[in-house]
Amino acid sequence: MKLKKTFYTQDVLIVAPSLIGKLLCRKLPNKEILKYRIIETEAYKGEQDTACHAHKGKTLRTEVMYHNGGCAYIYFVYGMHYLLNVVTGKENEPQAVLIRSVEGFNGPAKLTKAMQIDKSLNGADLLANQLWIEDDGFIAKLKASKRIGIDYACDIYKNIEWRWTISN
DNA sequence: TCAGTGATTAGG
DNA sequence: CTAATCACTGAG
Repeated sequence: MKLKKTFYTQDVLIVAPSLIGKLLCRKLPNKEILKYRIIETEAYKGEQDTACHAHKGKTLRTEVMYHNGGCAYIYFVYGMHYLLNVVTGKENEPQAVLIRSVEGFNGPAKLTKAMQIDKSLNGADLLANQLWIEDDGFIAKLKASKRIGIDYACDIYKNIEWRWTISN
């Protein structure tokens, strides 16, 4: 069953681990539907989190993170890769879950490429029919660890264990 | 280890 | 306008 609005408006530290084992679903422009199980996520929480894009305040790029939970935050990095995030929490609480990998594709940029996710889906409603997440009852065993690729953050946020992987 | 690649951002 | 930076990947 498709995840509802009330799921996404919870705090990112609840949503990020809960997304492990869920199905990321995408309807392609040619109507084909793809579903992949999420196996790795990371939480980015608020302006105080120095690893979070929103830590310098609201800009054109981070504006979507300030929305009410339940939409997609997609951005372009390193001149070639799109990354997919799920916006969580309430309005004006900049939070998002980075979907780092799904079953079959290890790496956040590989899954966006495989699922044809790009900037046109930035801000997309996850309750609509282009991009959404389903719960099929799968129970995942979780493992927490440090987030990847955020050396620029301060020690506290660099070392905090806000990355979750599956350990079934 | 390191280059590729271009949007985004702060600063003049 | 300029220049630095970057939540990555793949090749060596």
